[in-house]
Amino acid sequence: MADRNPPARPGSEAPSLPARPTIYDVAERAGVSKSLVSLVLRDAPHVSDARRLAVLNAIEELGYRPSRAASALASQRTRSVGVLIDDFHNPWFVELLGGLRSVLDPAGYTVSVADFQLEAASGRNPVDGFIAQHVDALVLAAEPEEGLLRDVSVPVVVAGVRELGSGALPHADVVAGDDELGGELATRHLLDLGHRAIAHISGRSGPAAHRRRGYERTMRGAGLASRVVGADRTTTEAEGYAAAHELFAEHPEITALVASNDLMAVGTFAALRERGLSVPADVAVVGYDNSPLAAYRYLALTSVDPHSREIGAETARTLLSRLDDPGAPRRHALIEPSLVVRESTAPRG
Amino acid sequence: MADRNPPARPGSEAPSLPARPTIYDVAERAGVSKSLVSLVLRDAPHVSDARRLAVLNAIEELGYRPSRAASALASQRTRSVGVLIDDFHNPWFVELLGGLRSVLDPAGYTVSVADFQLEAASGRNPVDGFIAQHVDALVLAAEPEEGLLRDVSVPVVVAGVRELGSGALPHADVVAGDDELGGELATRHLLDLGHRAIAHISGRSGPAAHRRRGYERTMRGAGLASRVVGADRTTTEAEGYAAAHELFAEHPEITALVASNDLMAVGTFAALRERGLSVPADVAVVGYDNSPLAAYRYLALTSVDPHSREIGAETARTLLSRLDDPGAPRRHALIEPSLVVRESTAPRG
DNA sequence: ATGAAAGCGCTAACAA
DNA sequence: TTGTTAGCGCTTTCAT
Repeated sequence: MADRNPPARPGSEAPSLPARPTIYDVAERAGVSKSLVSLVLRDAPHVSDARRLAVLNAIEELGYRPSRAASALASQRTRSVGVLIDDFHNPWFVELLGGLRSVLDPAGYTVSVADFQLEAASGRNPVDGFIAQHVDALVLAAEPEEGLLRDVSVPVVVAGVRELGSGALPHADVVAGDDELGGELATRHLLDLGHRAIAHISGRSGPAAHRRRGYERTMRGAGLASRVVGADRTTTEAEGYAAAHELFAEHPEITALVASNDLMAVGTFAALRERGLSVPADVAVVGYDNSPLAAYRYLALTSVDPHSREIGAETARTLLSRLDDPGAPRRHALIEPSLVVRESTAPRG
Repeated sequence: MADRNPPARPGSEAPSLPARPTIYDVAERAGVSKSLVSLVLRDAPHVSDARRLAVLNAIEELGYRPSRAASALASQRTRSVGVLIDDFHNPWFVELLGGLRSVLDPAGYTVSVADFQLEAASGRNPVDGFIAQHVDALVLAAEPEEGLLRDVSVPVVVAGVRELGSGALPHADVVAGDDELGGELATRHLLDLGHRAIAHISGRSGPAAHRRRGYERTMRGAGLASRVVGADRTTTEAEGYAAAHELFAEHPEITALVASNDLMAVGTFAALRERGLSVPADVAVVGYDNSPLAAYRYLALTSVDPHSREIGAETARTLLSRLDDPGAPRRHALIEPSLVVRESTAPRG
């Protein structure tokens, strides 16, 4: 160790590495061994206060930042978790991420996120990057595609999506919103408002299927006929628009709509306006997600709040205990949603 | 090297490391040295086809993935760039990211993103994570806060924000939209439609200041008086709403509005509706960002498109040449915006 | 064209 | 409680 960091570095054309201090520098400055520094870093219990202080000071003075690469290499764990988001355009992930971090940060874990769409557009398997990065675990906030996680050997928690298509992920834990209950909440709210001719605009995603089920169950419970459209479409604004037009062309008697998400609900607004129907006077509309969209005054959309932040936090807790005990039985948690009433719903005229 | 990967690993309670193959395994299987494997990996020029093929096959058969941690440690570069987003809720970053990756991916760089708000909520300096990660460069898609990048020694490119408050980042390259031109585009469009009483709803961000300037310049050019409100507020939907109310309370003669972004524009929609004014019949409204919001049929907002994807691509190109030549003169690129006309603007009634 | 060998900065036994 | 030591998986001269 005599000639570490020699005055003039061999490859001194290195662009931007002004001799970043290492654990050796800290150790030297603090007058201790580098093991001790390592111990202080992850504050091990049996270090004398004097030494600890010396090390801490040295760290401070040198502006030392541990190298993740080195510690990952040495410890075979990165203390990082990869989060694969379905689509950055859908803002529900922001809340999810907040919840995730509220638990993972204090536990010393770093989270890195990737967008499934973006990743796929680059023509690569989105999880490849994460495994190259040696993440300790994966959170999948997206529909688990067949074979996506074939050779993934770290724990996986699926967040937000309850339906696991054809057992694609037999080993994954799942934390999701109780979408069926959410569908029920939305429908019951309209029922309570006196509506009877309530239709549902659905989509082909897993969550959409559960929401639909909640709607259907509730209608049946009230002795009413279900009317569902769009169960085979994507859950976009455009499809919501198209679905509403179809619905009202055939069934002008409808007075209320449950949409599978806020985006579709906004789509219905446009169709309704074009048909000369006003919200909520002629038609009441409920969305799902309680996204920022729903809160805009111009839309003021009554919406089911899945409590995404809580889903994130619970996902993180699940992850941590899975990491703690890889052999524990698979967990499947459901977070209870609630309804946020705004101005898009009113008693039946 | 005799006993690497012994049959039973010492700490064989390791959760999830089923002997991930290393470069040694590949070398052995291909019957070459690990140096050769390394050469093949970043396809060096002088490797015989036979060997190369053998190595490639071994890699394939073993399912080998290089360890980023190890290569980062050995090479002192991660081939990764950190992107600091202002706020994940603002979807403009998605396009930016797409553009960034379209040039960074082929160049072999990995991008990792963080959200400034989220990061700050955790009470840590958002760039700390990046520097611990050893990113080779930083993209700042946010207002550069004072002192944020104090001890950052890697190249920084500021994306999208043109105004650098009090020289906070004297060394950073900048790639931004030409917001002043955008403001002009919006205003000119309304002028062309015959509007004369055109007001502007602004905010206190850097981009907002430029957009405002474009508006003012254009009004002045037309011999008209400017009317600006909200230059000291945040650029949110709520502020757009409040600003529109104030504006029309005092100046009911206004027939057109230029908003500093789409969010504020949506805010004005609500205020206008409350005042019994309809869009575009009574008041024409132009937004900025051409966000997904603007495209919703129910809003159909005419908006200035900053071409965020192109901003991202140009940012990446700037980054790459900066990495290539750290000493090159600072670059400052402006991307030209365009106007997307929808239904929120119409000729003056 | 290919291989040997010396680290990169850190962790984790083990010794002391 | 603290120091010694042997790697982690890869890159990179330098030989050959």
